[in-house]
Amino acid sequence: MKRPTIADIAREAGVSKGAVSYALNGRPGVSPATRERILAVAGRLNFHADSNARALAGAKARVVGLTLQRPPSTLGVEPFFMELISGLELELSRRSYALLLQMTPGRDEEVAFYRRWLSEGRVDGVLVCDVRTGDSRIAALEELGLPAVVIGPPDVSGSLPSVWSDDAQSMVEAVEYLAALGHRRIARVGGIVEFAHTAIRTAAFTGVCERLGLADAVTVPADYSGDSGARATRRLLGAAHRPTAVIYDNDIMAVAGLTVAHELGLSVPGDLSIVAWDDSPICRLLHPPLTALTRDIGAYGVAAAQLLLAAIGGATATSTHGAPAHLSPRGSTAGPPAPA
Amino acid sequence: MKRPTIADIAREAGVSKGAVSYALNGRPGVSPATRERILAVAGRLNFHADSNARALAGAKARVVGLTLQRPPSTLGVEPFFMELISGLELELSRRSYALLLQMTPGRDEEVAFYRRWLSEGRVDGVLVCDVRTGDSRIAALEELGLPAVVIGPPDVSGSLPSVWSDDAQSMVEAVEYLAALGHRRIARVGGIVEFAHTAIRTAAFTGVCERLGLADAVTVPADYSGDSGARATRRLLGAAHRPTAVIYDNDIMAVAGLTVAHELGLSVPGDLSIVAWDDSPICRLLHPPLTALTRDIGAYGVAAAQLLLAAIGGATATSTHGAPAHLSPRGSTAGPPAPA
DNA sequence: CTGAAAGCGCTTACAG
DNA sequence: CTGAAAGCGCTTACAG
Repeated sequence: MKRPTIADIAREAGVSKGAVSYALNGRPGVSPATRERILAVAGRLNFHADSNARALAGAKARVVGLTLQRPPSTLGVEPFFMELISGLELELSRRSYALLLQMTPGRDEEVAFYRRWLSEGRVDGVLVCDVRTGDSRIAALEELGLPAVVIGPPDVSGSLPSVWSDDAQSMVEAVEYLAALGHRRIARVGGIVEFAHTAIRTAAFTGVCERLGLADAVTVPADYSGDSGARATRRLLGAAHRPTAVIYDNDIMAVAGLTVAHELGLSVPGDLSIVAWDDSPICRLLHPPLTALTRDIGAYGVAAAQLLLAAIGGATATSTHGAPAHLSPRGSTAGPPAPA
Repeated sequence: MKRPTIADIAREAGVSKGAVSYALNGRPGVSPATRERILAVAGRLNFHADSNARALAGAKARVVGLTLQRPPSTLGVEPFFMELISGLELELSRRSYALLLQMTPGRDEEVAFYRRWLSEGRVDGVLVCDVRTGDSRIAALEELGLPAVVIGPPDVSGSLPSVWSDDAQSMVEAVEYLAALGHRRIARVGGIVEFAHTAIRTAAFTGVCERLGLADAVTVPADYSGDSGARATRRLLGAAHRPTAVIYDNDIMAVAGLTVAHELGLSVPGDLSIVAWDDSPICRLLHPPLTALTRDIGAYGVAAAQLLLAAIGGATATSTHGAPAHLSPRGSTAGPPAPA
């Protein structure tokens, strides 16, 4: 059978097409009895309105877009994005929205997709990840007037609503924990320097170490890849006054750090304590299991989808704070080695 | 400025809307000079045709759909899907197609989305993953007449074209390699039993072990999660005649297996050799780095997208064989321990 | 509360 | 090679 249209339903229910549209969209203009009859027919025919016709006639497309930069192969390894997408879809599906996913080589191409999606009428709004300070995408979106939500710190999201949590607070928790264990030389292997949340973490790390009077609180920049994490770790552990604890900005680099420590004959946590930001199943599987900063990334996705749908609906959405990552102490952290 | 339409372009170029459409779509019916003038105007206005109007008027929607079952948290950890999606998008973007991503609780819901997408005119075709023997989605898609490509073994893809490689050959390579090192007791921790490719691997494993006269060639079923891999490994290593080598159906379970071996005081590869199917950055980061069966998953994505676009274009696409996974020997494999 | 009609922005036969 | 027109399947004022 051909795909049924509202005309078919109107005929079967003995009403006009307009009435069918009102009934289907839950609008006033049809009596309860008529509405019920129409919905019954639509249900029996398993009717779904053509989304192209709907969007063309002025309704929403019911699609939101997500662009992701294809980085040097770290994307597939970090669970972050898949967990985020899971959360997004949980909320989007509930509201009958679909997700358009687009990988791009860089930020300029992301903006080009925003423009194109808007011109093509493909999406009602977009989600923005991996925000940098002065990110060109924010201004472009503000100018385009395309509803958008930033998944990142509010201070770089301009007038766009954002979803993020207080990374500074989590960093303080991690450093204070290590200090309480007795560590005095704590280092950090950081994420991509340009990302706004990296700057926040770095500032918090430096600040708390100063407050606690910890010297040598150095941050070595890296790019989330295992190789970069390994390189940074070798550099730290090869120094004269090597740190007794290292905090990594993602789990992949922490895994690499653990391996480098083993290579160098250092025991973890006996000679070196390790903390990973962003917990993942891998952290729990290692030997020793990694102490990690755990957060519910799926919940970010749910919150971001809610904000975006609200913005699409015309509400002035306000930024949301998720629960900050909290420390999950495991076997990779202990007191520092006794002074030789 | 309002979004320009073909009417605007027609006016500026001094032609009819029909001519603009023909020019934009590279169809005959306009002279080269006119075409060039039209394209120049469209380019200057940064024009992109409204995809809803285009689809409604009978052209393609230029969207393909991918449904992924949300499994017990393994999705985020396995790089497989992100790499697959990267490959898909590489080809789709090249052809101006977008990807609609939908996570679902189960296969029945996947079929419901296929039906709905078709009714709504949202997608021109879909991609199918994680195929089981007698998978209900295949028959449903054949009946719906929605163009589709299976990413899985051809023998379970019905009349749909498929993209997969010869897992049996790769399994033989791995077992023969271990046998050549001297191993006589090789076990396997398998993936989800219902998946078609799991059955193929199991049959190949059993077959080659029989051919080589290896006894105790048992496959312990698991579900790709680290926990299940750890449990299966404990069971294998706790047995009277424990294996000297284990092949894991994914990298997460192999990592868990490595940790269990360490827990039990077994050295890898001294006491136990480990092989992981599906290489990932994590495999290279561990200590020892894991010997793995490596394949180019992104290439599967490219091939699948090509097949699907061909099918959407009306061609009778034929299944494609990707390069089989090949063994990357690393530190986790060596000869078996000398008999006590 | 309901019906008839215009219009969204395209594509595509159909005449010239 | 070009123009005028119908039609895709909806939504939404606008009359009754």
